[in-house]
Amino acid sequence: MRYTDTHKAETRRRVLRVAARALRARGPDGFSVAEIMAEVGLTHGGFYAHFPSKEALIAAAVEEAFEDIRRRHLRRTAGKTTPQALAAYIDAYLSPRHRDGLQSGCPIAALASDMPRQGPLVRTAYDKGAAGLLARLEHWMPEVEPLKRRSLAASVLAEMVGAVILARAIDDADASARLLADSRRRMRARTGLAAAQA
Amino acid sequence: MRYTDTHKAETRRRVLRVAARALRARGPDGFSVAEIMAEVGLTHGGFYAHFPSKEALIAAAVEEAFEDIRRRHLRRTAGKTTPQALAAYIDAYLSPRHRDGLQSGCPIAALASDMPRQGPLVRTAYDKGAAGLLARLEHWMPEVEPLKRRSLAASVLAEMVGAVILARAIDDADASARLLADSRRRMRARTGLAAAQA
DNA sequence: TGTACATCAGTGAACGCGCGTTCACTGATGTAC
DNA sequence: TGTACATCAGTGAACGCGCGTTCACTGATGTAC
Repeated sequence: MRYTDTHKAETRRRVLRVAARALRARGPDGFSVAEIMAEVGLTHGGFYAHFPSKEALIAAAVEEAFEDIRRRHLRRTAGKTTPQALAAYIDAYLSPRHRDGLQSGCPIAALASDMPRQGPLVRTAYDKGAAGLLARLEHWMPEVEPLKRRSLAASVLAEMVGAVILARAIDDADASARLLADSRRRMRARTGLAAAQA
Repeated sequence: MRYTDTHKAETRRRVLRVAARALRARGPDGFSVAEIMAEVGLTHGGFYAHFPSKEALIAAAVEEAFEDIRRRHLRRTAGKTTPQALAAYIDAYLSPRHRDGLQSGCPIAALASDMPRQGPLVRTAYDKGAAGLLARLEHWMPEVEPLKRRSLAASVLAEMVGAVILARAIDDADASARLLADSRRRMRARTGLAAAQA
């Protein structure tokens, strides 16, 4: 073979990474197969050696996006205690940086209103990713009673997702920043953390 | 003229109403001009006598959707007190009916993650609608201090939007129902209302 | 009162474009003998 | 050691389709004279 053993798998990964960013930034209908391949440095014809369809790419890109933010969070919280990790998560989630960085942000917030319009392949991937994220969040909650723990985690996620989505959707910069700051304060309080610094 | 004086304006309204439903149900890229016109009972060629472009239709349909839910809420709460109206709003927003009825539901929740991808025309319409809704919500809040009042209203909206969007996005029916019920209870508590019945 | 003309919402064919997908081909390298 | 063949990631032209948009036309009715 004129390529390394791992060459094809590496190409697939590069396609996936580019797609996971485009998907979050522009939505499922906002990018074309040809665009993704061009950004990877290939021509569109080669795409079907890696994925059976655009829908399959989207589903895989959803998984990749969830993996991406999981890695990102792990890197940011290595060696920290549970409350510290939770605080870091909340602060990062409700930061202007996250609001403005759609392409590398949480896929739940980026794709939420696209989901009712997607096929089963994509929905399943999203569901799995969301369930995983929720399970992690649950582990960080101060509640001890399991049912309440789960409910608190779901509620915290709902409010953070809503705040980021609204902050992204509205044009008024002041209102957007206030929404995030208020939400950050409230989330810290509800999860038993000290008030946010700054 | 072979048509009534108001005929053209009426046709425009019918197009708008159909579009406002399709937009919420399937998103800006999820419907075509021809589909809308066919549903109204006309051919696609006539569309441009009413709107200069599909984008203009989308922007107008966003306005129409906000008007739609405002009328709906007014109808539901005629003659009620402020706390009763607020309770009705919260209960309706976080109901399975609203979760499942995208096409006639709140455009904020239906279109939130589409907004970062839209042009200025559509974004402006969304912004205006959201600001109006927020102002109404603010009036119903128990807080007296204006700044806190505004912040509470924004936070309540964020959490409700997040809860509905998540409830729509996930496939697990139990988790979805629980999310809505928990959220309803919390929203009532945060806005100084008695616990929800049932 | 009757005839010619103007009006205008709506029709339907056509255009150009972008997109997802297919497919015959390329060309570099490994393998068989 | 050299030659013929197999492999396979990637190329690029082509196809079919749906969509937004344009435009010459229709046909019913009102208006001018």
